[in-house]
Amino acid sequence: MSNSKLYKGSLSTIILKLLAETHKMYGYEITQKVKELTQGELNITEGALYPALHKLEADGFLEVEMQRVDNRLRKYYKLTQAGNQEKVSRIEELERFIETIQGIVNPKPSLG
Amino acid sequence: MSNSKLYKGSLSTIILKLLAETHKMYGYEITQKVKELTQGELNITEGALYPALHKLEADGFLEVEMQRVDNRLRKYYKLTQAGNQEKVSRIEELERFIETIQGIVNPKPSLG
DNA sequence: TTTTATGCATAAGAAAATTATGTATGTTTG
DNA sequence: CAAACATACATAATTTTCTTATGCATAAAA
Repeated sequence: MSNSKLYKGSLSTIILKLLAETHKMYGYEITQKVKELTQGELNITEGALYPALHKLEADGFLEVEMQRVDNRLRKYYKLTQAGNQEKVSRIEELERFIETIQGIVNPKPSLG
Repeated sequence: MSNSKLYKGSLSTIILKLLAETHKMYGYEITQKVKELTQGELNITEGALYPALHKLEADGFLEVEMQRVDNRLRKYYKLTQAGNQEKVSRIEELERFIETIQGIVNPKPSLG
């Protein structure tokens, strides 16, 4: 990734989310999409991306379809049914995390 | 910590933030404060907390003051001037991270 | 008297990145 | 035309940052 250490742990959630929207993506496409969505803030490195994809596949959350385009090989990934479930709970977890963090960084003053 | 892997990287930012508010805290107090602020969502483990405090101190962001209370030793930490600067930039980074993540999870549809 | 709470600390191991490297094809640019 | 850059995959070594386990010590509660 880039910049900060904060991204640790959120990569596979991001992958699941993107695949839920776009149905079918290949690795390189994911890196470009993330770069675009974050205006260059988040750059997924290959060393992070590919192992993450392989793990999600091994866990049964993604399935693969090879395709040759312009004499270049692409590995398209899409969500399995289990992957879609996982996406839901990961997104919930991520949103709960953000609320939790904001409860620390931006605490509501108690009424007492 | 607890639950998710998402907390990775945010611990020292949390420590700096709490010390900026409370001026002076000891380790155990920090764990309790975080538990309270997050309604039990985030439980900092000692194995994460103490090394993090030591690193912040080694980096010159915290200074220590020992105190014996009820025959128990406490190590009070407070921000140095550098620590206060660091806190500002870490909080900014954390908020930028949250915005970035939300740009992925909750993308604004393009006008095109 | 055993457990729980307070209070510190460190070592072993796991998880998830970064950095570096490798392979291969295609396009752009000097 | 050669070098650099982009596309597309992959893995190994290393680093960072946790969790889990353990250790020491005092005090209160069960």
